[in-house]
Amino acid sequence: MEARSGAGKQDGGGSARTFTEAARRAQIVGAAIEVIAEVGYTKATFTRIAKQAGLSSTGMISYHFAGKDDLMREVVAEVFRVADGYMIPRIEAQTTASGRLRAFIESNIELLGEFPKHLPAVVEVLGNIRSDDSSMREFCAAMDSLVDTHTHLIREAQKAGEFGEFDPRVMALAIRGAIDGVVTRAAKVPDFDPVACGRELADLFDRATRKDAGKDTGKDNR
Amino acid sequence: MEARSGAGKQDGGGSARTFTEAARRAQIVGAAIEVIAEVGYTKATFTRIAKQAGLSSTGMISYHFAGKDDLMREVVAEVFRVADGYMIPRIEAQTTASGRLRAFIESNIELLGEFPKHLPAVVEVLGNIRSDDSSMREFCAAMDSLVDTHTHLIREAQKAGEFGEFDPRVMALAIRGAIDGVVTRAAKVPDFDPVACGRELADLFDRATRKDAGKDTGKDNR
Amino acid sequence: MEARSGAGKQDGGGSARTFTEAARRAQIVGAAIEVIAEVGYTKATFTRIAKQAGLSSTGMISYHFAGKDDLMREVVAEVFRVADGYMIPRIEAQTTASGRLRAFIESNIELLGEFPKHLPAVVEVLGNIRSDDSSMREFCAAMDSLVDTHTHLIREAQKAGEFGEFDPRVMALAIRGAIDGVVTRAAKVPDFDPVACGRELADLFDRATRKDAGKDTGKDNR
Amino acid sequence: MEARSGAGKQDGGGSARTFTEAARRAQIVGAAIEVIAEVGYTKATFTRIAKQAGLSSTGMISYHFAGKDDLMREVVAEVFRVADGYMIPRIEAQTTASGRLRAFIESNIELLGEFPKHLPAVVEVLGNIRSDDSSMREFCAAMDSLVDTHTHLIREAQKAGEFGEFDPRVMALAIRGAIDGVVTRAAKVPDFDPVACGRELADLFDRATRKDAGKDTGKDNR
DNA sequence: CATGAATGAGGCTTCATTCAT
DNA sequence: GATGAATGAAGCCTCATTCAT
Repeated sequence: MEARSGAGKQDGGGSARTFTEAARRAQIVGAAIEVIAEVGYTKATFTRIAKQAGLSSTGMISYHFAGKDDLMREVVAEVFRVADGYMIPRIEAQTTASGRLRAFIESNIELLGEFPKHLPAVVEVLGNIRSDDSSMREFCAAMDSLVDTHTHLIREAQKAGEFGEFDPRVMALAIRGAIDGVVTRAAKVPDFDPVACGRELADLFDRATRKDAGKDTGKDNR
Repeated sequence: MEARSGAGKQDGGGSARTFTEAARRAQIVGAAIEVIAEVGYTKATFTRIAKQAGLSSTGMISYHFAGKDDLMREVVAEVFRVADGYMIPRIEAQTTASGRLRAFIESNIELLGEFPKHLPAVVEVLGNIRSDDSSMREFCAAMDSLVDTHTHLIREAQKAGEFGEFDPRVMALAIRGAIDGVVTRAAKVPDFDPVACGRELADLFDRATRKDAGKDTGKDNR
Repeated sequence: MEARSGAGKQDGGGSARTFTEAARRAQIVGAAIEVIAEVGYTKATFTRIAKQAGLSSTGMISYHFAGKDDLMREVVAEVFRVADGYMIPRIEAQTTASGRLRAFIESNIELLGEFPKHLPAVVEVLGNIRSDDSSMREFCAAMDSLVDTHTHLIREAQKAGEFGEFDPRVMALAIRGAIDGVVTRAAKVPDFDPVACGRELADLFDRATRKDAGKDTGKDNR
Repeated sequence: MEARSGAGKQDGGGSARTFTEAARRAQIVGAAIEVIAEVGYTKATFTRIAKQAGLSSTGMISYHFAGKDDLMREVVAEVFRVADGYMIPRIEAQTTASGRLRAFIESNIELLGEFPKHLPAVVEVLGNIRSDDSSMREFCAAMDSLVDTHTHLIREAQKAGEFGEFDPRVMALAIRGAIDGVVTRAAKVPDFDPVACGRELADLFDRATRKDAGKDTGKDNR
């Protein structure tokens, strides 16, 4: 889960990025995250984002970003950057597969406490992008490879005897989907507790992946 | 999971819905489902939907539906209608809570075999609708109440001793999210097997909800 | 010099063109010709063209044409169509190369009498297009092949002994350029007489291409 | 064909033009010539010109020129300055009207060898300017007067018995147009030979203006 | 009922120009 | 003098919607 740096500002020469420019870009990306999380991808127009950022016109956004795709790329990259910074240390501190899985889920959900708009925004963006959108292909590939990575890690844990027997791909998809579901739906209730919710979700998948979960897996109720 | 009938055609007189009219509406809704599943909510314009339906103009759609929101409502309602018809008998055939949960998950995923576009379309629509979209208010409320219903059923099963101890709300969200994740991502792989995948997912949540899942829930890695 | 039919209206199905639609397109193309001839290619915006055509918005133009390139293609095609209709019969009525050359030049200039805006418009368009504009490549190629055709005809006339010795390519370019020059500059003077001007220009190139034009071609003044 | 000095930098005080300022202006004008010749008038934006000039921002251009018109005026003036320096000595070295005409045409085309971008650029600019562009009024008048001057010289040569009988205005326009045509089209072929081409074109107009060009001017095909 | 042309709002983008630093 | 960020006016285009036929 590395951060992928975006392109931006049709860079035909070797113009380095100024400090001020970087600040403006960050400001716009931040405004975009807010707006996307609040009104959804479809209605997150440059007009709305500009207003949120306190800019006078949409031209400003086009001035700093090569296009809407570019801005969206930066939005995703920024969220990944933040998420990486928060999650990776917590994950790497674990030595067991189940520990890492729990750290992954919990730290991901906990992010909603510090950055309530980041994950909802990225779920919106990634849910509204098609892999045939040319400029977004890289991101879709990155997302897919992330699921692939999880699938691989799960499979390793199974071989090592840490996890039980189940389809690692479905498990990876379920984890991803469950997190997204919580991010999208639960985050907007008033008394949402990220820590408790993360622990619950981690518990859930801990039970679902555990090795000694009994031998009669659902044979009785079909 | 009942079907909610849509509004459609500003009914100012006493005009009942004719057969032709109903057929046209069904045709348009079907085309909309196809298009939404294929190109996504954002790009599912009236033009594209009309083309898919073999209609010569978008005026036809506006004539039969009060607006885009109305059409989308009908899309969701239609998918629910189909899903209800397929899922409810299978769920009600079960007598245990875990049996019903399994039937719910499996029959839901199996729908992808018979109606590959229906669920992806509804996920797209529901992911792109806000509760503050005026006419969508009561619709989103219905969606939320669905999760509430599941939450309630889970809680009952816990009281009855069928399920273990966990937050029923998080579980409901996780189930919903995991299914959506599988629907969205797995539906586009070529060799997708709905039955096998549904069983895997049902197994997963069976383990996650089971009562005797061991008592040492991940205490070692926190 | 055949007319090339344009594309227009993103035609993904088999939708034939309606009579009304064809009329609107013709109206818009006519307005575009007027505007381009009057204010030049650069300032011939959709807004101006719509106003000239009596349309309420620029959206109307985009509705009937796939884009600005498409409209420009139609403009050129329309002018070619008119020019072909007028010029080809007059050219083909001639049996000698010099007769055809004269008929070509005269009929071309005479067009300014009946359609004063057509040729200036097309000169504007073709002068503001680059061959790397993708969608205009075909037209540039057509223009180039037109000069090539002239070059070829001149060469044949030379072989047949009808024309004197000179570089046919330069001659073709000079004819093209001279006509364009007259079209652009002379057409806007009030007392412009197309017939007389055409005859003068034809005389000029008749002298320039004639076989027995003396043997000491400019050797004395270099 | 005299150079007309441009306006530039709203001069409200008594500030003379410094050396640095002049150098900057020349640098920008040179870059503009390159860009215009390469991408055409329409796409020759300040951004592109600034990049070509190695400038970091377009503000630099606006600072040194009163506006785009002003820059374009300077571009034309600069090309005229160069052209005058090259052509005038060669023209004045001739004593006959036909010699001067030949020298004019040949030296003009030969300029393409030394300054391949200058003439194409000026043709682009002059083709995209209207006399009603406010600040361009007197500039276009100067251009017209140039053709008038040629017309006048031709008429004098006719009175002196050096040239045959023909409409001097049409001849002047044809020469101008033919040169522009060669400049525009021939300049982009790889193996273009300016000297040979100029001689050919001069030969052409030598034959067209000569006195004893035979008396039966195309009487057979009218 | 159906058609398809017309509308008008709104979206993204580009551009010349201005201004604080 | 120079820089580069900001501005605001157009420009082209798409879309849902309306309306005469």
